Amino acid sequence: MNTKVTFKDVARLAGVSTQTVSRVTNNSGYVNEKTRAKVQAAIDQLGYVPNKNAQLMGRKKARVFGVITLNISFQGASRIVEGIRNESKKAGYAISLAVLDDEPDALEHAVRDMKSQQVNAILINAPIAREPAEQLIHDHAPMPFVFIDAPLDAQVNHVMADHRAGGRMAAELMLQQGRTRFAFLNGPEPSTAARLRREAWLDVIDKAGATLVAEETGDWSARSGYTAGAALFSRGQAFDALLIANDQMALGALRACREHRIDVPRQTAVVGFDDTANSEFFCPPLTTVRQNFLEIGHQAVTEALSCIQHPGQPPIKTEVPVELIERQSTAPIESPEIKAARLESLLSELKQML
Amino acid sequence: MNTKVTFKDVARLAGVSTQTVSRVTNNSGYVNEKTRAKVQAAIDQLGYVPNKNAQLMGRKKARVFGVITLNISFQGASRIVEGIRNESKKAGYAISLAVLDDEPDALEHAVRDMKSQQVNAILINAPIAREPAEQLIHDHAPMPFVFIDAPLDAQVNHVMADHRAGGRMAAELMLQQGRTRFAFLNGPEPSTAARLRREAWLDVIDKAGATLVAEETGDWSARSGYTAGAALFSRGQAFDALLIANDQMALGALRACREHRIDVPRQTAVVGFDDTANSEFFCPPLTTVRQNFLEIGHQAVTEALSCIQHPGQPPIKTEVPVELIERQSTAPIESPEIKAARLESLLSELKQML
DNA sequence: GAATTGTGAGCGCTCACAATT
DNA sequence: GAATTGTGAGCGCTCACAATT
Repeated sequence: MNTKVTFKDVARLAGVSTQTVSRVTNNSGYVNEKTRAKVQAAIDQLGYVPNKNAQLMGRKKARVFGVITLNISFQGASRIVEGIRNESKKAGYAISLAVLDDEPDALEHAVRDMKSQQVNAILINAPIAREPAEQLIHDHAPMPFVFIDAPLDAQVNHVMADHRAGGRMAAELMLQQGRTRFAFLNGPEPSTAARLRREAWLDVIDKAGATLVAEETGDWSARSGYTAGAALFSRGQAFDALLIANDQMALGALRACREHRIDVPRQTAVVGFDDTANSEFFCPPLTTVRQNFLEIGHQAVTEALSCIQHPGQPPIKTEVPVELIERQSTAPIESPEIKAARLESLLSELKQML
Repeated sequence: MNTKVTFKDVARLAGVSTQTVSRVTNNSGYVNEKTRAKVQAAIDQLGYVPNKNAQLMGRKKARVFGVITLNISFQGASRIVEGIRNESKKAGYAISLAVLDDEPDALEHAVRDMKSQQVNAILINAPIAREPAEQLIHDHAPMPFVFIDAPLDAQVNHVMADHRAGGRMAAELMLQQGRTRFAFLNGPEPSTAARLRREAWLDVIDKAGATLVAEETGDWSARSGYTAGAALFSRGQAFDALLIANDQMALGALRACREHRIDVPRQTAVVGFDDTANSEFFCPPLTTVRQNFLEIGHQAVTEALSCIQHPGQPPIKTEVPVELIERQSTAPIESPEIKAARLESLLSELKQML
């Protein structure tokens, strides 16, 4: 109830030593049931809450993970954090969250901040190149690091969705459905995930002898997808398959399709990546590659725990499987059924109007 | 570079007292330039980072705000946190973030956790009823609390968007455009924001003598908007205006419109609430009421600071203005121009197919 | 010896103050 | 007296250990 209640106040009121209070709040050691009740009553009466800073100082091991993430308003990021949170909790670890802003050295600042909180490991969900990632673990050794969007060849602990398999699935579906002329809408340069997806797309269509007609790059946002989509169409080079590096950009691109009177999937089929909670409500509902974000967070924690238990072990690399989710933004090219259905639909709309 | 470097190590290496190290790391007090350089060199060489827990223990005032929020994957929530973060930083406060899960007593746990971190104030962005809110501030007095979705009549510090004005704007736009038969898609019960929006809608259409044909309730998600939208249409009672409590549910409802062959805005106009980054890419682009989430976070911090400076002051209530954003999901009813444009569009599509 | 409780030191800092140039 | 540096106590806990029943 009052300001600044410490365990001394509780001990005094309960008539015991401070150590006994500590034993009660931590549920540890032998405490007589009567003593426990007395202490608990004092705690309740005073509204005592242990000072976590003091606890962490006194204790040997802190049991906190530092989580550094880019903008949590991107859908996947917050789910990954959720996965990390759940799994950390099970292992008895708390998490401390830092969100990167746009300032230079934001990552370095965040890492130092985490160290200052005496975290046991640092999990980073933000794009990073090989050299900075390796530099980071060198500079801050023996702090364990786990990365979620780092290059495959970096000598660091790493967990990510199987972007290559996902990219392949997307491109292969298009080929199976008779598409031959492709356009790409890529994710931003620094992201390894974006690069791997593009490489997989390219690999599949190259082997099949299909054509890459044009490509653009966005920043993951719907707006950038809209702009990039519009740019693709205004070149006037026809394509019948549009592969997009995430669903949010796909949302923007679908609007661009509408405005350019491109029928999806009849003229151009569209596949995204992620499967956000909203993707099945797009217009049309989006075919996409589902990432298991919770599982990615889960695996990141598993790697961190392993690093703590076995210091000095070689880097761990985990790939989390992905899944192709087929919806209405893709369809076999020009099938007579589709054509008939569309005609019927248009005619019924016309009838309503006249 | 090494594990567990403390300021003693730095002091020894630099040949100064620990107090001098403290003065350097905190940029405070008089320190000779040469001494500062020597200490800084030792810090760099050892890779020293001050232990934040120890700092907070030693210091008088902690300067941390506790932020408790529901699911950050909801778009607005993460922007509010961003606003709080920015503004706290300016005032020299750090923030500690807790995300509520679905467990019972999640809020009470989170509050205790914040207290254990010795925060100076607690900001809560989660729906709460009057009694629990007042109970909270009573139980934990004199800890300052600021609420972001609490009832207007609760005697608590409070900041929120002007939901009533926003609701009115949405309904009035519909009336101006000749709509007379309304349906509502409400937000979940515990949310004061949801309730205020509905009341404002109802107030406007009642005064205008328009009809509330039907209403449904969702949980803010696109899926619930889809389900609720489908339920509204399957009743078979026609309406020409659909007011929806947030944009994400509107996304789902728009899909329901498509599947039920309801043309938006011709047959039914749709207005959402929030204006997320994605809303202008919906199909059709969504008319909505823009909340200034950053400003809400900003004001919450302002209130918290005021509480700290003037303990015991009466509750502060802040309303943040909203703005109506008109896009293509609304239009004057049945204007001849729209009809002509649509006809033309349909005919051109038909021509392409034949 | 098991159950129960208490004692003293220490965690890594900052504070107020004293001491030196 | 201003600039600069150091000293001792204290923040609120937990640890290892001792002491008691």
